Amino acid sequence: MPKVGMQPIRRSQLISATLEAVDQVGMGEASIAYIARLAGVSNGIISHYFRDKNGLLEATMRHLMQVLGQGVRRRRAALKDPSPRAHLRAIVDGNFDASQVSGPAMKTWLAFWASSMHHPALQRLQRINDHRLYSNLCGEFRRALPLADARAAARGLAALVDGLWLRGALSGQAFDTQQALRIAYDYVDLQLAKAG
Amino acid sequence: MPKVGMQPIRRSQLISATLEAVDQVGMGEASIAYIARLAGVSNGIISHYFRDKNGLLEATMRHLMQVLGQGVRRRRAALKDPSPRAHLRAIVDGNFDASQVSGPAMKTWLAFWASSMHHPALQRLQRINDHRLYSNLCGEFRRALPLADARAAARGLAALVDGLWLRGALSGQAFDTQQALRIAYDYVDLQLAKAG
Amino acid sequence: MPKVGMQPIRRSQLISATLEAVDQVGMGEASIAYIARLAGVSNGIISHYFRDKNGLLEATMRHLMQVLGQGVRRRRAALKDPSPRAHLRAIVDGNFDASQVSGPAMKTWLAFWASSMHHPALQRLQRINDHRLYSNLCGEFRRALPLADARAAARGLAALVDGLWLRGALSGQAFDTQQALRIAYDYVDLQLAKAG
Amino acid sequence: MPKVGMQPIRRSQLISATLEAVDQVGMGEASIAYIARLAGVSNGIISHYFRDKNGLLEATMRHLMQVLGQGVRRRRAALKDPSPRAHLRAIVDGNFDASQVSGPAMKTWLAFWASSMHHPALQRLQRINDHRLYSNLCGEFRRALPLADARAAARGLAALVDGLWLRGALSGQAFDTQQALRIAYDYVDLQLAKAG
DNA sequence: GATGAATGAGTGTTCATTCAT
DNA sequence: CATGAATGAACACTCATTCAT
Repeated sequence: MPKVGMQPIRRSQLISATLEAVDQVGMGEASIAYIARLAGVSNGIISHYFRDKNGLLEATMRHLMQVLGQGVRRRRAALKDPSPRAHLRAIVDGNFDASQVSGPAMKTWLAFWASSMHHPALQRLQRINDHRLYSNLCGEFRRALPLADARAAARGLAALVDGLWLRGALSGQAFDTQQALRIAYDYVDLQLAKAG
Repeated sequence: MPKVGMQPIRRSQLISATLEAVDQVGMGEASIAYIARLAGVSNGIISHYFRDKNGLLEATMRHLMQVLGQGVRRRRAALKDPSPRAHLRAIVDGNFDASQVSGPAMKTWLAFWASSMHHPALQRLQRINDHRLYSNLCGEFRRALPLADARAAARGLAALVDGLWLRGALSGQAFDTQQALRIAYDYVDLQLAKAG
Repeated sequence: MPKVGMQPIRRSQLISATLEAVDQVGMGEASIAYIARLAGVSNGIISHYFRDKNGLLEATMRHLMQVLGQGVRRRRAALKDPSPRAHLRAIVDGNFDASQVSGPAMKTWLAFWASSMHHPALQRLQRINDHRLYSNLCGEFRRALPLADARAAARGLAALVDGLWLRGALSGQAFDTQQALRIAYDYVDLQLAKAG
Repeated sequence: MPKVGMQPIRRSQLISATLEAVDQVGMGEASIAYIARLAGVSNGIISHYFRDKNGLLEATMRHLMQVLGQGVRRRRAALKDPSPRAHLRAIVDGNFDASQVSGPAMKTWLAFWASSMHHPALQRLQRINDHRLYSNLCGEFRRALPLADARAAARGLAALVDGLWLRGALSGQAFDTQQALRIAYDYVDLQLAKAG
């Protein structure tokens, strides 16, 4: 049943199917046929909307990044306390948002990271994402610490967040958000304590 | 010309070729034909030594884990200072050993992690590895801290080490080992300082 | 915005795009999408005007034949010298008209010839064309030679013209019209000389 | 039933199947699956022996050229009369050999010619072939005529031979070899008569 | 009159695996 | 021990065609 103006609908429909597919069988086995079947459309439609499979994967990764970015921004905008500590906690919170620590999200991010090692287009996206976390953190630490300390703290906290996330993803158990937050908040406080 | 005792030689030859292949083209494109060509042997021989492709991948991951484990053990055995701090630093050092932060090693680990989400055999290996790092760290922190603190510190340090490693791997630049060590040592000291 | 009387315009627009497409990428790769893009119209419109792809190809071949036929007729009508020799030269000239020895024309004719071996509709057209050249030549030779000689001369000259054209097309260089004309004119004179 | 040393057997088997397929359905429809089915082998084997479809087509065209070249050489070697006229007739004969004027051969040559317009590898082969006919003819004409005349005669005869062959191929009827030979021999004699 | 969304069969190609030699 | 011939399913992608709008 062809219609006009289907583009945004189909695109998000296919991106959702891609996330689902990567969650279910992994990126290597998430074939176009599999994704199309999940989306309930024909194989050919994917080329119609995303040129080729890489186009679809790229769009999917971009979508994940947007969701993450929005989660962080929303939390920071809602802050009443403008202190660096509050902002840093909000950034950390955003990275451990329920949307990011679900099984599917973790599997998909991990798959994209591995893929990005050999796909320049994904690599570019992934570095933008990495850099965004670092510079967000660095900006806040800078308000409390000298530049060198701020940079080291930002690098450390970014690594800690990613590492907690990664180990959670690989653990095979439900992500223990409270535990992760406690460890990350502790790091924030230890670093900020260097200020005075 | 059949020879006797070829098994260990062939096996390590094929594991090396697998690492090389994953480094060059990624796990998705590292076909048996590609690996066999790198190793200079015929396609068929892989089933002979490793049942099938998964067998080869599993053996390769096991090999990586052994190298990592040996690096850590060697460093700890060579310590003159038996303090928890020295041991923790040795463990950290082992994880940032040159063999672990090279391009090929990082690409391969990352690929295995992503794969492990959908391959139980790899997942089992990977969890053993994760747990080993945590329990090594926890054992040392325990000598200086109460149990709860030791556990949190071990979880944090394990995550920090993995996170530093991960962000280094994804950065696309040569791994800055000095920087990573500085951040991790700092974390060790901050945690041990809680001992009073 | 629908218009009336678009049919002839659209048809010739699509035929031109087909010639261009066959010239650029060959008949095998000249997909409907490619042709439609060249013509600046939607895919679907082709079925509207030409039933299907074969209909478009057939119409395109018919168009080429018309151009060729007109070129020959025009030259013969313009003759002041009504001799067989003059007419034969005019027919030859028409077959080496600039419109026929251009890269696109040669590629397209060749493609149609090859296709005609397996498409009855094209085959029919192509035989009409072949026969027209032969009977034009035969009619003129007949004015100077006995029937058997006229037929042989017409067959020879038709073959020579097609052969010169074919070898020119395949040579990969610009068509050397002067050389082709010299060789064909020479054949005309050698045959007419048999008249005594 | 895998065997060793199958390469030459399989290669010629697949080339034969390709000729048969092009004859039956044309080059455009001669898919790998179709060819493989004709040969009674699996699809995959074609990549095994010819890298890809183009490799198979190229090998097939090379085969056709070899058969043609051998036919001509054989006839010339068997000549008792060493005159240019005899050699020229032998070359002509070779080009109208039964192997060249059969339906399959004509369809295949025509398909290759059309394809060569857009496939450099085939184009190269085709030009070698064209040039070989011309230079064979030119070499013989040169023994009886001044250079300029010899060149023109060779160009004319090559075109005439190709043209007779082409029109025969497109006629849809069995090739009339006697008629073609008569016309070509006539041309040979008319050109040689210019010698004085 | 014209669009472009949608299909589904078909393409060339790759691949892990098997097995006779 | 080791080869490489062979398979057949799976892959991403293309395409002519249909049809609601």
